[in-house]
Amino acid sequence: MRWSDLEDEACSVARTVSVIGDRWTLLILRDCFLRVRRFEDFQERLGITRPLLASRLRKLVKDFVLAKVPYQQRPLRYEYRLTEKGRDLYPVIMSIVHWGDVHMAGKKGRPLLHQHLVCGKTFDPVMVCSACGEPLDPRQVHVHRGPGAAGSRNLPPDEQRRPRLAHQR
Amino acid sequence: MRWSDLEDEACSVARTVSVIGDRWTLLILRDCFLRVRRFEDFQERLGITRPLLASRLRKLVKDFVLAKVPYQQRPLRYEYRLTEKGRDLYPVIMSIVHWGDVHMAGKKGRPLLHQHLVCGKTFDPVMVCSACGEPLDPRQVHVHRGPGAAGSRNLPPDEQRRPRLAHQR
DNA sequence: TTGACAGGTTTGAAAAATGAACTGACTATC
DNA sequence: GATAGTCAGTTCATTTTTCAAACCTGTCAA
Repeated sequence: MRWSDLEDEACSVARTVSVIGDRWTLLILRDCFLRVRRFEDFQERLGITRPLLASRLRKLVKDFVLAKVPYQQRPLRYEYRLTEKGRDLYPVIMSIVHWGDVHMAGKKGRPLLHQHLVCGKTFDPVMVCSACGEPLDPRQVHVHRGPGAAGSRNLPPDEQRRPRLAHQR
Repeated sequence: MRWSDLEDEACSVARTVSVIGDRWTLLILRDCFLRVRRFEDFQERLGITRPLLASRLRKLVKDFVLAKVPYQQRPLRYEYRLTEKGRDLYPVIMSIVHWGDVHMAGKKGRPLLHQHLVCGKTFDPVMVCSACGEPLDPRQVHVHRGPGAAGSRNLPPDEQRRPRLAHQR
């Protein structure tokens, strides 16, 4: 399977991964949420090579995650800003940051702290159920096929179980 | 910058991306949360090449995201199970799934539906503030340097602003 | 007119992914 | 007891990506 084929998969992870499933893209998006907007700034902060940065930004613009908007004329210069679609990636980035804070932080602790301007406190992001508000545990979630399910390839295996290890019976 | 250098960066996104920032790894993890555990099943469901699957599983085991446990003797066979560290990636996967559901779903709607066994309802994942419980908006969050911050490279740019476009003054 | 700045593109070498076939330990069936 | 099948990988040659350094373009300031 080629990467570009992922867009056509009947799986939301595959389709999302076709947009952001790339190490540099995730780092670029992190910087976008830190209000970095210009080519040179991304390049210097990330240490990414210029051709790769150009290609990643081009793809993010094509996918409407970033918008390329002029910030001056003469010489015409552009900056890259998150669209609403791009801003909706905030939970993805925040959950990645949080996992890194918990499991990958060095001895000195986490590199950045987040302050919620609504309540004023330093916080961690928590993922909850939209229906009851309780934090989510993967063992308390069942998955069913939705209207967009195509074939059986991406269903959970207990809905398409074929006999396994028949010789063990 | 090499990918392996990312682990040493003073940025939680970079450190996390060094573990999961790969298209196949994210798809493997999606399947792990759907209770897929065996080499052949991953290979068939994902269409990943076998050498790549082997290398990704090896890395996830090395990073303690998955554990390789025997499920039978004679012939000795192993399966891959999420560790607690791996299960903590649930918000990452769920936020990716949700973004795909909202922004990348086809005309027929989302491929999978999630049911919360605690409340019984079909739900979406929502990311909230651990302090006040309100949903997070990136514009309502300020970032400060934490104890693990090293140098200024990964700080938000407003804390290290240098003069820009001096000739425009 | 010389140099600097912002935002890229070009080019050749190095690294990674792909696809197909193969290995090895074991079992089940003819 | 020969043959086929299962599962979890590895090997190897080919194609694709990525990397690093240098180069290009338009504009401005000294």
